[in-house]
Amino acid sequence: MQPDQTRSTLRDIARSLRVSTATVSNALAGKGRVSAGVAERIRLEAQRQDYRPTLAGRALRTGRSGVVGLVVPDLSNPLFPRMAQALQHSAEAAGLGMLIADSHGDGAAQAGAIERLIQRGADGMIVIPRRGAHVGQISVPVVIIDAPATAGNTVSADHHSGGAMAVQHLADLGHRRFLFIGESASSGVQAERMGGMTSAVPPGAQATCLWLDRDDLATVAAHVRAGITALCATSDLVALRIVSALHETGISIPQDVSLTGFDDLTFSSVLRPGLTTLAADTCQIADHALTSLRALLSYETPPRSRTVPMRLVVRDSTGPAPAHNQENDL
Amino acid sequence: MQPDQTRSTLRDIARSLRVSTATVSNALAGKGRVSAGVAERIRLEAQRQDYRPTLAGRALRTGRSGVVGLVVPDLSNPLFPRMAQALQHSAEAAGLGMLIADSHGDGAAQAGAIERLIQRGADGMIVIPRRGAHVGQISVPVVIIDAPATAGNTVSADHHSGGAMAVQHLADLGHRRFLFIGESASSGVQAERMGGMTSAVPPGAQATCLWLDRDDLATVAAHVRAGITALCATSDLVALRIVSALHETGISIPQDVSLTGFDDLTFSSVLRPGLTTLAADTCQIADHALTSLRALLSYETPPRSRTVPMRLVVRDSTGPAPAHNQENDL
DNA sequence: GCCTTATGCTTAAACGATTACTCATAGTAA
DNA sequence: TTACTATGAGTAATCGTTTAAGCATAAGGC
Repeated sequence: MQPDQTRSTLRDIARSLRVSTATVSNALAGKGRVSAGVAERIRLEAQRQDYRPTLAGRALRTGRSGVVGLVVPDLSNPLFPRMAQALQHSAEAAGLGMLIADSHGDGAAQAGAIERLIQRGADGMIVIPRRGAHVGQISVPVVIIDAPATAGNTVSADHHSGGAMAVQHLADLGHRRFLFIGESASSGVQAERMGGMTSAVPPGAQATCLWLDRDDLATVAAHVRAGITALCATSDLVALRIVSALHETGISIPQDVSLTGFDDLTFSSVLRPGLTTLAADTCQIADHALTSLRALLSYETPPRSRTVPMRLVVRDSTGPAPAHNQENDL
Repeated sequence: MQPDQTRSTLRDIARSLRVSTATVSNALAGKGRVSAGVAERIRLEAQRQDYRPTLAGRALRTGRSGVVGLVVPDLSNPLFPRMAQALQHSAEAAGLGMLIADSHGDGAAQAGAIERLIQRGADGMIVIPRRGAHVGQISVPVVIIDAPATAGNTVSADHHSGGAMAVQHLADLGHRRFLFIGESASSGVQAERMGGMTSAVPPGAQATCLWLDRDDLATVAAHVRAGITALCATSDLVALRIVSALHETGISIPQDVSLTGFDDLTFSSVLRPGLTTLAADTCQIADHALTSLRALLSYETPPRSRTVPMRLVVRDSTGPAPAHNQENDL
């Protein structure tokens, strides 16, 4: 393709066609005043030479790099990569590149990661903040993906109504005694999920909350023996721990107790019984994040903050409430 | 920090100190001939103005962006994010940024992703190739992370000896009848793992291979009933499927049968019993990948291809061979 | 026929950093 | 004293792109 080592530039095209580089630039950008004929010849020649603009030159002149930064708290958490993937896709569709950094460590690391990305020329930034870490003042447009309650949040899954959907699903199956299990209340996301669950408990039904950073996982089995028929975990990982723990007690899912998770992690469909869970529509979230960011980048009115509904994925870990408990309803 | 909106440039520093931009550039880069006194004053002024070089300008002049591209087959596969994270860390330590792209889809998508990253100015590239997809001719230095057998491979985990370690561990526990279970033989990585397992089967012991894309998962239980006491899966996800399948049959781990996985995915430690597995040292692999890439970028002699040993993580899914089978040894 | 406007293209100046040269001065050697 | 070298700067070109401004020529209005 390229007989000479160096890539073709605007000048190469201009020289071949005996026009000025300005005209070539205008023709390819569709701006300025260029006759249709010349424009067409320029496009052809550009294609023939396999011309691709040097982003550095453009960036220097325009002050925009066409690259956005993505800061994720921890790539090793199985939830974020999916988000990263969706965001990368959306960015690509918008013609933007994506520089990545993980804010491994504390809030200071997050600030450092943001700083580095800006210095590398990121035009804007997408941040999934660390638990409890604030995103400080940033000199470029920023979009935040987090729980809706977070200050500055731009888009997030509707964790609250997700929790409600889980409970509703179980209530529809006849369950009336719930146990909600979270990992840590300090996570805004988990707190919202738990709140959503609580809000959907039908009148007359009972519900208890458990946080694993305070309470013991072993008490779950005791609760089940005491009549609880529905377990809602704030994440699939927590659900998996419950599955494993219940295993040793002889309590079986979903015959004795139903279980729901959150996030639809990879293993959740592989597990037996398949885990009923709530999946975030990562594509939609990513799309909205990028739409917002692009609006900010072009000084349009920033779109309003938004929550994207979650989707209930019903598998085998939820089933009808055991008969001897259903009679409680009557 | 910045009273005026625009960031400080070499010219700003030069004007403040009444020197030329060349001197400022030289002083900050430690090149050229600048007296110690002036250099120090320049450094101070740069710090005072919070000067950070505009990468676009530098990139345009030097032809290097200081950014490397990372192409991963699928971010949603739980193994790659850890690799990506480690690579990002190593890149950062080397002062390099990381542009990411996933080659979601087929080999053509992979080529497209590489192409886009190059166009965005990546100086070099790290590629974790798709199954069976070749990395074609690339116009920038490239480092490949894959199975050692892959052409052009630069660094990889030692999948072969990892498989051998799994079998050795089980042999030490007295096991003599093995079943190796993989997902698809078309994966070079899985094939190597399986090969390593086979190579380590002790004399007099038996081993059978199973590929889930051909054989039925349900036959595993039958094998166990027929006297197999050790199961080796080529990945934790396969192992999880086995755990789930055995569950329903009443066969218990590790009392009746031992099981090993590969990759040490997040859930593997959460599972009960905790999964004995082989973990890749992602940090070491990442380090070597970046060292190689940097050598290539500076036209040094490219370091030789290398494999990094895997680490056996012993948890509860492996135990002594059941007594009634051990007597087979005698 | 003259003034105005539109069209199609060129000129040239940025953007910010790097770097090959140039050049004056001072120091040293003969 | 003369010649030569080392030192410490400055000058200016360059990377590739964009874009404001300029300048012909042609077209249209009166």
